Amino acid sequence: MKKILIVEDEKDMVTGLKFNLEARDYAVIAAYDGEEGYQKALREQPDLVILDLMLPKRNGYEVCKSLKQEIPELPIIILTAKSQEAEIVTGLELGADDYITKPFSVLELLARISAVLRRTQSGTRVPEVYRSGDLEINFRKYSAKKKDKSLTLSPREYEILKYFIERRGEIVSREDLLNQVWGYDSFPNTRTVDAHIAKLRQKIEDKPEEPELIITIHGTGYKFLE
Amino acid sequence: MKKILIVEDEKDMVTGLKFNLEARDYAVIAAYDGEEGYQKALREQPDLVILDLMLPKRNGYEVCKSLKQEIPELPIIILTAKSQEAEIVTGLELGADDYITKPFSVLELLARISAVLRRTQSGTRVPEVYRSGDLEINFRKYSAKKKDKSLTLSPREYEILKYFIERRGEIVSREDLLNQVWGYDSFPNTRTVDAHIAKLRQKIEDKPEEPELIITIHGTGYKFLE
DNA sequence: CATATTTTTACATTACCTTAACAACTTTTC
DNA sequence: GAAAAGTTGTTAAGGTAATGTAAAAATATG
Repeated sequence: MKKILIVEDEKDMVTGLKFNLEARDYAVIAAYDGEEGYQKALREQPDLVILDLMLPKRNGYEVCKSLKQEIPELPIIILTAKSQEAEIVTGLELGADDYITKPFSVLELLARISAVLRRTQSGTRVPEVYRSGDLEINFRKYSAKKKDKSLTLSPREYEILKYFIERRGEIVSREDLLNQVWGYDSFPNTRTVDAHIAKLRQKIEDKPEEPELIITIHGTGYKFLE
Repeated sequence: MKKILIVEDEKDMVTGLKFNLEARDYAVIAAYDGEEGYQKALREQPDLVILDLMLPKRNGYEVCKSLKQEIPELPIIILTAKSQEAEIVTGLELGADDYITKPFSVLELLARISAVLRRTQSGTRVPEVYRSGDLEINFRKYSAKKKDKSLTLSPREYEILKYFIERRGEIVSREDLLNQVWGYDSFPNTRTVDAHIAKLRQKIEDKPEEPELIITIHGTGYKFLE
């Protein structure tokens, strides 16, 4: 589970964000001024920091700059009021990964968070062309081959595969897939995932009835091997 | 490793961009006014230039124009303040490959950079005469043949084909086509593209109803094969 | 003004996604 | 170990959005 640190002095904002993020299965910790934020980022090792620019004690710029010096790979999303847009540039100059202006939609923030996490986290970036055994998938050209025969995959199938390959070897729940591939704003039921997995298996497995690439973890989800 | 030249007079901005780009494994050099930028672009042979429009000594337009004359294939991304959006068109007319308005997210800029680099790197030049199977297109004489029978293509059809052939094997979205073939300053709707594709297919495909040259990628765009 | 070309529109068609239904399989319970 | 409960595999049907297509409207060309 990913840990997110919110550095923000408006308590209501923290409460709201915390509620939403925890609902999406993030572990959330908060700090209410710049100094506390800086300390907590170092001590608690969050996976991502959401940082307001206007803060007591040490302002957001300073915190951002210091943090990037201490932990360059720690992703930071800057939160700022609309009127301060000019200041964003400065924030980005200091090494922030993305920004979002208040008022913002929770969905948008969630999208940015997962985009930033995907980029920076899981070291296994998906290569442009993924090859394994007799399977070859080109995510840029949207083309795929199995034993030199070309496959026709739908956009969603490419996205599912991409997500699996990002997390190869790890267990991926149906909810993960729905959230990350489908997005937080659409709510199909989890059986939809199964239906897609079935189709995918028929396309990429040697024997779909005994899958070797997409393995079922009963009661939990799926796992992509290789 | 790709070399990027930043031409920008705000030192903080340069520092921030440099920090972020170097973190992503680009080699970064900087110039702080138009004249210096122009000189460095010629001397240092970067793979891409990020160019602010507001510059001392020589403004961005001038630099862009001159550079495109000297090194037409050098990709340029224009950086501009939001209020100057009208000026973007001018920039694009002068040969810039893309633009981004301040304030921007680093992720967005990175995405543009790699998109532009990919476009220009893989720049498989379009030959004067393109032949494939029983299709032959002469882009200089504006003539075309299919199985030795001559075809009548309209100017726009030639341009679309040229663009497809430049990017054969790659996915081309309707927006790409509108931007690159029609230009950034005209705004027909995306269905116009479909209409042209339909006509093209009827002219160049053996069986227009089962196209083998211009393939549809559902939800994404088209792909030209061979 | 006549013609060719481009764009839009409207309707037909297709691909894809989702769901539902039932079969097969796992795990739990007794 | 058998039955029950829960999960997953699988397929087909229906809905929806994207695309194909032809013809009309608009625009450009000479």
